[in-house]
Amino acid sequence: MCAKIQPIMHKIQQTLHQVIKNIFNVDVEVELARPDEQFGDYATNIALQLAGRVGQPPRKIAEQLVEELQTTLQDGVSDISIAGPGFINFTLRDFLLINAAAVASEQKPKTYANKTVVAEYSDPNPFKVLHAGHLYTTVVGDAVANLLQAAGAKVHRVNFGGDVGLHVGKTMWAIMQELGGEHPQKLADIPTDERAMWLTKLYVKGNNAYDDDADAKQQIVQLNKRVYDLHTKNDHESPFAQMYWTTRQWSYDAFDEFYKRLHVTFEKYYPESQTAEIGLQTVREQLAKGVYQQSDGAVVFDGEKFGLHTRVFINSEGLPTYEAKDVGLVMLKWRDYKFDTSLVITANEQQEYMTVVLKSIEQFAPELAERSVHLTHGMVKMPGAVKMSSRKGNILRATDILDAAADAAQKATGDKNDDTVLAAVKYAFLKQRIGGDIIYNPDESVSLEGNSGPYLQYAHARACSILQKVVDIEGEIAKELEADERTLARKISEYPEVVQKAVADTMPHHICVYLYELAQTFNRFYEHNRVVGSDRQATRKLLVQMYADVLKDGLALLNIPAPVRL
RNA sequence: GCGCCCGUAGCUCAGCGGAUUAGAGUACUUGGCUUCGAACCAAGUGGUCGCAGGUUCGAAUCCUGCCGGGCGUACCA
Repeated sequence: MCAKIQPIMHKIQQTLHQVIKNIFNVDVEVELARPDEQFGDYATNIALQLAGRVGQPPRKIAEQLVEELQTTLQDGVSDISIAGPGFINFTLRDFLLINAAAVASEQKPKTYANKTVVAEYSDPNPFKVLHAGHLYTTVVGDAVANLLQAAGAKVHRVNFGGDVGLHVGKTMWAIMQELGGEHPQKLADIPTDERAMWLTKLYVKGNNAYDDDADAKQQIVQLNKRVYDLHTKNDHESPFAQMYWTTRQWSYDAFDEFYKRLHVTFEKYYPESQTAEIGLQTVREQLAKGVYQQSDGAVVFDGEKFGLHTRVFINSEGLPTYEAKDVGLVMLKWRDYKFDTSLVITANEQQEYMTVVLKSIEQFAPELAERSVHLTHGMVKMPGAVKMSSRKGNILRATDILDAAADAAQKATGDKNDDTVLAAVKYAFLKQRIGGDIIYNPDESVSLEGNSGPYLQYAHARACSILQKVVDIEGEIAKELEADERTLARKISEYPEVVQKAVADTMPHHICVYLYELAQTFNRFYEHNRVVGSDRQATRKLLVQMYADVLKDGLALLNIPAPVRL
């Protein structure tokens, strides 16, 4: 797999493999690592691994291997050394390093070649507020989708959300309270820029009423049913329907604006109202076949048989829950795309929920369950690990985060630059490994300095500025690199391996970690080495060009803009 | 109770089987712009890698048990 990425890397692996086979008659896969620069460009601990199997001290094994390797690899490798307990270190010849760096931004893993992937992420619910969690999951999902696409997949980005369900019943109840009944014409009085907030407040009101007021709860349950009925009867005319469709559209308008601001786009939006029908139908069919069971008037899947927990798919009102709608969603995705992989990205609060849903699907459509992957990330917490709650009023809205970043950028740079804001916010979320909860401090996390998105943009703009100033491109590319030049070239050449790893792990943070190190390497180079007018101008210009290409390419994977000028 | 995830410098995080000093950023102290953009660079202060066992030539990294935190655990999404 690595053959196409790094010919020299592959050659070292192949040669080692063969030599080990010849000397010790052992068939092993040789892994190469990127060691500290002081040790070389590639390293392997294969001798240590072999020690037990071969019954010889690791250093002695390493010596035998190296003796065989010297001649075979001498064209591309200038030095092979043994260090410590038996590590074998390889130092590449400079021209090879330059060649590898020159193609770094074009070498992508082919992991997903010819694969169709449906990537579902973001998943906001109409009638509810877009909060920090949505921002996080959207940014992460977008980056993961970009990674798979870079690895050759045909990626279909889709979105899913609840335009029907209890939260809608709650909101509709509160809207009717607010408007004094079914008066859709009164909605026109709500100013455009206040609509999203208006709905959010009413959702909270409805939610509280549901919990505290038994009568209200009854009414909300009935309204929930009425909303489903609107869809089955395709009612757009009744006053209630008009209120629903109008306010639903308000939410979608707010989503569109949000995504536009983030520069993310979706190919398709699956509203739950669409997946409900097929989900309901599928669950009922499988109920007859025994996959699902009747229990207390509801239809459930008995996950306990599989060491999981039991969940309700159709409630005792006969309405599909989120579970049934998710079943429907999988069916619709399959109908629409015939995917090789259906990737769903959500917060880890849905981990076990999804496991149960997929286990139930496995009972009647095993090939779909098998192709489904659920990638989860942590929750967004506020400083002090405080959990956000719309009821407690300590919610961090997605727009608040973007606005806070815009203010910070304005203060720091003196002007308003949307690219800087996007870089600050996206990078702040993407730089952490996916998995654990992340603490988001709206004031400090939108840093423009240090390990931040704007740092990368600045490092890119600086490089571009140099490239514009180099007018004389005459001169030969040096065969030997100076130490600082070599360090930069070496770092650039690592890029394909980093992308490979990020794709394999579906973890965009590997890209962030690398890009920051790369930019840091460049900034150090920049500090001590002049490009314009230098007697090594041609070589250095090439290095700066390769560096800028890789940085830009990496930022593109994260969907962070890389402007030439800031 | 059970299941999943997580405990690494004051704070926010990389590192997830290897290299005699565990890395960044931030914060704090200090030095560097008549020279390609100082959103930068350099130096210093700061850590019993939650605790205890085990596996290994070697453990922050793998296994087990505790402790602490988050999430989930039938009619929400």
